[in-house]
Amino acid sequence: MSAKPEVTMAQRKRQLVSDELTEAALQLLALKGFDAVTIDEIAAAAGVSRRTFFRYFASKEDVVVQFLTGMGADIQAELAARPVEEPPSVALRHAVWVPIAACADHPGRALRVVQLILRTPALLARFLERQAQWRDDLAAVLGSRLGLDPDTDLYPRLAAGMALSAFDAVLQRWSDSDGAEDLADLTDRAFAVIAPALDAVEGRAADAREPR
Amino acid sequence: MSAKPEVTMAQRKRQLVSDELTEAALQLLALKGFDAVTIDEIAAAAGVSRRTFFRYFASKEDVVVQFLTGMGADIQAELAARPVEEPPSVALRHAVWVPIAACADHPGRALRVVQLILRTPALLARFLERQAQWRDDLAAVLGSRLGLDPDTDLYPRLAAGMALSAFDAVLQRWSDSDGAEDLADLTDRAFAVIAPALDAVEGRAADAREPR
DNA sequence: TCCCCGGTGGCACTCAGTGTCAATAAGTTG
DNA sequence: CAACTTATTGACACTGAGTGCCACCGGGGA
Repeated sequence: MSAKPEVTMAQRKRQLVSDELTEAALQLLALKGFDAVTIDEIAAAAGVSRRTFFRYFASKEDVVVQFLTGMGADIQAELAARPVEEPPSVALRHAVWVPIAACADHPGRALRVVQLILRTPALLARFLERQAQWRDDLAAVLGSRLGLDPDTDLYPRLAAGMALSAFDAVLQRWSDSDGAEDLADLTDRAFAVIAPALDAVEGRAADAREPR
Repeated sequence: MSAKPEVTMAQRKRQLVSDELTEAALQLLALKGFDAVTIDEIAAAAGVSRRTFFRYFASKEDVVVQFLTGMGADIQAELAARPVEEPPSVALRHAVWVPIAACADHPGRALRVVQLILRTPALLARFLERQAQWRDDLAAVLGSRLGLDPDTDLYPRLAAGMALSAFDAVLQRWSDSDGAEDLADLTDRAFAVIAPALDAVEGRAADAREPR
């Protein structure tokens, strides 16, 4: 009514079309499999033209990638928000828990999407590429938390990599068990395994830093 | 002359065409960038038809993927060949060292390929997808070495993931430094970071295994 | 009212990837 | 030597991905 939010009215139709497309795509992909769905089908199901699909997504894979992109920012934000006195293993566990908690909140829908991604080579590849970006971002945050330069010390990148390995292992087990295993329990157990390396501060300075 | 090797004469023409194609592709890709090279160009440079290219490789990406595929088997074989009494951190370091040593042997060529892969999103994605397969294979070998079931214990998969994170970090640093950093030194430092988790046998049984 | 502008659909084009078929070369058997 | 078999290849056709271009529509402001 009053004061225009300045990002108003017309923009939300755009968001609506995007949601429509994402919904239609995820529905069809999970149902028929990645290769069996054409972009014409997705566009038709969302009620737009094929050309319009490409104004929102760069490719069929991109629908899923965009669905995941927000996660990286969330993990990074959570890590940055954790108190600096928290040991890396605890801070990283909380950070990685953010997207996992999102899965735990919508088990049905999330499980279908996770299984689609993990079982479709093209999507798995894109998912892992995304994670490589997350790893770099997390390494930067970790570096500033600990006062280490990610371009000099190997620790930040490796710690981020270990945390994401744990993330992958959890999702893998959850997917393979069709959602039967408990996400919180899996996460705790996975981080228990990697924690000795994440928190081995005494060894870090001597072993991982450039000698001299 | 005598005894036909049974994998004879005609087969090596096939190998020759494959090599020709791989060579032409890597040359063009490194020179012009991934997207700027069409398959017609590659085929023409190798002196065959476009259709023939697809009889050897499933896609442009597949040229690089096949170039990498052997590595996974090599890592796995080396891990299986390490003495069982060797701690996981040492055995995994030797296993991961195999492909890194190959890079160290041909620094010029290897660096060009590594940089091409790490800097081309589509190739990075495929590379990481390959690694996911390596991770599963290494987890299986690790499991049998330690008498752990990879479908019950999280440790084998996580240990393999950590080792491959180290592998990635080493390649990344090597690539970013244009080959200036020493591969052996990087590898040792990376494994020094993750070793505390790989060798924390005492904590493993209590923390990572299914409770009870 | 007229104009400007973001979003859209339609069209045409390049390139990736696949199936099919006919021609060729090489190796085999009589 | 001739007929036959098998593998490899080039040529053609076709579907689908992805992109550039342009004309069209609807709303908001001068």
